[in-house]
Amino acid sequence: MTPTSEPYRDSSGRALTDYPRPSVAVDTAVLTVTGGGIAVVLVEWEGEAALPGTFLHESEALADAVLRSLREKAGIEGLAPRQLHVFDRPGRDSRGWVLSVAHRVVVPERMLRLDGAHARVTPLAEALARPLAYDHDEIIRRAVESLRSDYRDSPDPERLLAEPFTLRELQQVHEAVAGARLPRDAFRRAMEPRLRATGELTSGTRGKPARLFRIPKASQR
Amino acid sequence: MTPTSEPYRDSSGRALTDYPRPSVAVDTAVLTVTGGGIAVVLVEWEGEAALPGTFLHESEALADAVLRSLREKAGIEGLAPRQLHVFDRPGRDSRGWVLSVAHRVVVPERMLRLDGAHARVTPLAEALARPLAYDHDEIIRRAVESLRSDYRDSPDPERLLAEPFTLRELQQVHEAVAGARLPRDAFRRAMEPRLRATGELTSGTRGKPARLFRIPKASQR
DNA sequence: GAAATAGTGTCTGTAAGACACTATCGG
DNA sequence: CCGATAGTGTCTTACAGACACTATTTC
Repeated sequence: MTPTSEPYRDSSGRALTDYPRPSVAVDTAVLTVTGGGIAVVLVEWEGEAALPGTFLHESEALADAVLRSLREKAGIEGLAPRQLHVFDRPGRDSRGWVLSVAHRVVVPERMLRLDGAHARVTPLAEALARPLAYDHDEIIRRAVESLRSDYRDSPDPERLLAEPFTLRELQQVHEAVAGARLPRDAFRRAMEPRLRATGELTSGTRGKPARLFRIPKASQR
Repeated sequence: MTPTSEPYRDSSGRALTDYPRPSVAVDTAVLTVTGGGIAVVLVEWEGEAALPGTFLHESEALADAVLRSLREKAGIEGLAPRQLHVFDRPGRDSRGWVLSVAHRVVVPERMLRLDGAHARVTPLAEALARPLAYDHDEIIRRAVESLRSDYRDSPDPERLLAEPFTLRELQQVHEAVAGARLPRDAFRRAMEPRLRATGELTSGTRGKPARLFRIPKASQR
């Protein structure tokens, strides 16, 4: 417990660690699109459904704690967590003074490798219908709202779709995220200028072959 | 140091306080409109310009810490802090492991009672041009972006203007927030349906007397 | 040929900006 | 009357939704 360098002292001669500090947790809504709708990863925690989370380790960045908890609980790698909100209501955690920093992560279904039986991909409506630990339903609602906002005016910003894809496939992903049907022609007109055609066509499908597209870097955001 | 009730123990028999925890600070961008533009309150802190902030006290809510710091440093009361972001980069604070939760507060200029000489209302451009402590320029940018977004489609949501007001006065506030001129007729058409006319007119002013308006509760958001 | 899907053209209603005009005050 | 500000009407343009039509494949 010997400090490596002389620690900071305030005007009362006390270090920061002499004052009370909260425990800081991260809780993450892992969202994906499956079966025509949004789904969220739930884990079992003390008999209740909950979002995967963990306590922040020493000098660890919040995003790193999120990635660590997902690696341990769901075998997920290489994502970009987005901060949503800090939940700080005193008494929200019976274990003590705990702040929770809510995060959102979006992952294509094909990248999900849920190892344990205690992590399940749950459709959005079902997840919100059941009792969840802490403020986790509120976290899910914020995560979904943020995802829908991102998909409102940009083609597949979270890369849920494998490239190359047809406009129909893109529209189906956007409809799953929005939770609503979108007008086909307006969708095409809005999205096509922001895509790059590969020049190739689908084949073996029913109906007229469709052009294949990729998302150019310039359209990323 | 006697616990009032039996404390929580995890599976290793350790309490939450046996693990390392960060210090948590709040830093607040106090925004107002003055002289036709946005301004922000800066304080002097260790010879540098900075946003007012403080460390979170035990079992205190973040919003309460914000209000406490503003009461102490700027004599401001009765506001609604909005959370913006958690800054967590390890090493950002030389004093140790410190997370900072950035907040935004909006206050009418007439409500600002800056007591000490160490708190100053600084125009936005000037504030961003000078070197600021920590991530405080980033906090100001996020605060301004969030304020502009709020004013985009709602009449004076932060009540910067004293009621009743004329449409011209409302437009001037919105132009100050946006940092740009707005078309007069389009502005009136967009805002008037969301206001309630008092039936009274201005008098003693140059030109045709203007109708006075209030913001109905239904239009609050 | 029928069904299905891709792709395009056209019409219409809405909303915003541009512009101009009328209305009513102080000086 | 003149200048200034308030308030309104109209025209144009852009865009989104609705709708319909053509094109090209599989079965």
